[in-house]
Amino acid sequence: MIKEQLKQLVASALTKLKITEPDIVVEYPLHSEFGDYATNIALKLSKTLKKNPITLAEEIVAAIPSSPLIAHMEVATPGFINFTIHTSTLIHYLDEVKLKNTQFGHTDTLQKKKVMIEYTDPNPFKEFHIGHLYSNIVGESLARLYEAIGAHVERACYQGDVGLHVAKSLWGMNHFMKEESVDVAHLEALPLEERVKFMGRAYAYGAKMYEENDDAKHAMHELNKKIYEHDASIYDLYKTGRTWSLEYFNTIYKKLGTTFNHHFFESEVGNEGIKYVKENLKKGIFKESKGAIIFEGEQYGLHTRVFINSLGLPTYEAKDLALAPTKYNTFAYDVSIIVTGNEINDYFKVVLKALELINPLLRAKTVHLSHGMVRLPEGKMSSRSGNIITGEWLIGEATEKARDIIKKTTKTQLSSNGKEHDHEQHVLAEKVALAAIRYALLKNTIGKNVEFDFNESISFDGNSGPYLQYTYVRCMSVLQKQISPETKMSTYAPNEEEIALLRYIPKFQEIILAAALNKAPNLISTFLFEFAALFNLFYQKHSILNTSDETKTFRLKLTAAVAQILKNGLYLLGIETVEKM
RNA sequence: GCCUCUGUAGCUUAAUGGAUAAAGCACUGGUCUUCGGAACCAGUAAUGGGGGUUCGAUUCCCUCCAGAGGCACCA
Repeated sequence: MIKEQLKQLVASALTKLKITEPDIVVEYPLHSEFGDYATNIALKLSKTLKKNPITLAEEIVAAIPSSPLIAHMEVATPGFINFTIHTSTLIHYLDEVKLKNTQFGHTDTLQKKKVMIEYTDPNPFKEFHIGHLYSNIVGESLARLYEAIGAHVERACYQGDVGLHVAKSLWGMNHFMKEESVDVAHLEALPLEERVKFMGRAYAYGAKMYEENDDAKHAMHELNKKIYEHDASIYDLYKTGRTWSLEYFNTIYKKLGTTFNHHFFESEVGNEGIKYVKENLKKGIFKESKGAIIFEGEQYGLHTRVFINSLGLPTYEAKDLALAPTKYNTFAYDVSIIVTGNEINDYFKVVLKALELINPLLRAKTVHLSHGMVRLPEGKMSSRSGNIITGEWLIGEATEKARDIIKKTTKTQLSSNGKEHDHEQHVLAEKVALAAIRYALLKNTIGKNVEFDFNESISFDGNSGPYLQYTYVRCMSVLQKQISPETKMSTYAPNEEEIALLRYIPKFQEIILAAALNKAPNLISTFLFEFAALFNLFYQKHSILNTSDETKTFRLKLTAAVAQILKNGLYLLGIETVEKM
């Protein structure tokens, strides 16, 4: 990596000057007239060394060993050292990218380290809402980023198939079945989608009655206990509803292109959770209070939470606690990342504190990464009030919008016609729609809340997923007319727009590394957008095919490199490229 | 009430303590005898208020204001 090589050059210069500084930062300057890379090392050191930063920078520049990498070095006020990379070095990278090199940009930085990523985590008996979609998109991108830097990643999904929400839903199902005189067989005959809607409605009603009616609330507590105990009076309905939900979720995962290595269920870790908590009750980590077993977080600046309730049932806390060793036993991870919404940040701090006291080693391997909540303009999204956006609704709306645009685009020619054509168009529209949705969520910093408005948020032009797909299509369209030659470039003097593109190529690898280590997919989005914009500018100003042979060779190679980097980069965001759109 | 997070152009957002705060949308004006116009170029416009630390603060600290989330027997 150029960045690393520059760091080493600076390091050797410092050694020569007898300066020790372990932390050398090489960054990308804000403006291209400041060169390709820059370091603030002289500014940092000037205070401790009591030297004028400019003088110091000049000394460092003089001490940097000569390298074929660097074309030009410059000291700029207030004391930056700017590096300009040799164009021949940049051109050399063109031969590395090549079309179909899906590995370009990857490194083995993590050397097969085992990383488990838990994400999506929808709850059976409830809807798959936009928050789950967000979690899925973030988690999948993270998984791909870690794979790109050499980790062995396993994907996990943790689903809440027991707990009070299930009792609420089952109570509601019983209520509606009675009221509407339908039985399970009746429901079974309905399409999956209808059955899931029925459960969603049941949950909303159960949750409402739980708040409003004490008898109903009591009945749900009883039902909850029965579910845990596999009581015959409810178990069949429970099993059936659970199966419907899981089937439904599978159709969504398929659409989203996520394949989980592990499915964990709350029902599987409940008993383990109780055991775990009770063992540690004796050690004084937990405390009995009002018939429940609690963890007092106040002594650590947190708050108290119930791990086993007064009915003797494990809460989410106990189950989450037991989940860590359960995961570890199936996959002995080095790092365990859990992706959730940020509304449970404080909750998670408590659980992780308890885990730290019980199993500090596992705690040290665990990272909680929270994404922001998706907020609707009208206010909070809540499955209790029914004021929610489901993942499917969003994908459906976006697909319709994409299809409208495709229909207007005269250039789009699909290979088939008739019914097959409709299908092909739908598949294409869905890919574009998913690109728009994914990009909209991943272009921002993870962790901040997202204000969601369909027309504003799901964009198809400008800084958007479809814009990147479109740029790829443009490249491929050119390359379809004439393939990129294998000949190596030796002497070619690139123009301004070409240099701008060239300098982004070695950056790609560096950005992937930074994005993975910082768990920041938005670095990839920003990089790809800037890169694609540079290509479109180049494309606008210069002809690729109508030029001299040498120039054409270079430009075809450049176009192939751009296409491949866009493809590889979009993959990291979970976005598929298309050949036509 | 207590704890946590967030306040950047009209809107949605970028910016490992660094240089002239970067984009998209919207608006205004422009490009093109299209290698695919979901394109390209230009213009207007911003760090919530007040202190502090620092050579340097959108970034760190304090305070005020505004919004969001959370505060035992939900997940």
